[in-house]
Amino acid sequence: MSTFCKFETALEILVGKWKPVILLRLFSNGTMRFSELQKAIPEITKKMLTQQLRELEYHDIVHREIYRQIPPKVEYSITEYGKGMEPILQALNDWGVAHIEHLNELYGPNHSVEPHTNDAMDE
Amino acid sequence: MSTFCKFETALEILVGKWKPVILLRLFSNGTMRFSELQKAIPEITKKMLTQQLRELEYHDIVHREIYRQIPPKVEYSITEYGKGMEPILQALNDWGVAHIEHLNELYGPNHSVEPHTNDAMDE
DNA sequence: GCCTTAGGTTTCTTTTTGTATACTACGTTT
DNA sequence: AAACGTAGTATACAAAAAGAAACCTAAGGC
Repeated sequence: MSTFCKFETALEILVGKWKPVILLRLFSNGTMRFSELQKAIPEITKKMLTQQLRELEYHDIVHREIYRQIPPKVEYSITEYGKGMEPILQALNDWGVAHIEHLNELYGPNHSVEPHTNDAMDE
Repeated sequence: MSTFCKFETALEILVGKWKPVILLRLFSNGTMRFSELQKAIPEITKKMLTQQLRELEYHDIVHREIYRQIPPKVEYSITEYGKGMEPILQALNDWGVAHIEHLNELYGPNHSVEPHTNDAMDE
């Protein structure tokens, strides 16, 4: 009854506009401070960065190390457990790359990734 | 430069509150008509079901077969290309199941999947 | 000549997400 | 004594996604 039924749980960890790019940075850079993440992802707001990091921390994907200093210093890194996600992230990535290719074949090289919604169709 | 950078594309296809459950139904039931999907997922509205199916169709994951009858009949099924997603869906699912297990170990069996937001804390 | 059916579409409201800006704490530098 | 720097929180607001409900179509049955 419940085989093949809980990938929604997995997705919850990946969704949100920012989690993929945060994970990407942490996976490739190792340990990063809050401000380094901000610099690496300039479009993100503090609120969003904090919020997403807290969720990833709750899920034991990232570790938050606080240094009690003034000015404060907090470092984020992927946990050992979190590293176990890498293969699946890689698989998703590979599939994504291949899928863009597939969409190119279907719709030509200058398509949008999103289907058109019924607004904004040449008016 | 662009290795490990496009799993966002893959995620776009899976995200949305309903796509996982729609895909699940189609993968396990094979061909289904619109109304069968509605019955199988009673909480979904027609609008959402239509919208999500259109997006999956655009991405060549589901096929839409229209029978020109009155009353109308429309059948949905996973495309050959779409079937290529099964391993990755299975992998996500397996990870999700294991992750729930992991959360149980961390927080005990009666936790919520979501971290608490700062509202509604026992007040 | 009205009702039913299937597969939608349209319009409106609510909820969820995201953005922008300000403020805090506290030791160090100017 | 005022300004700076870090890692946030708080508040207000805008935008996007989701939901609810009504409407549409066209053929066949009553």
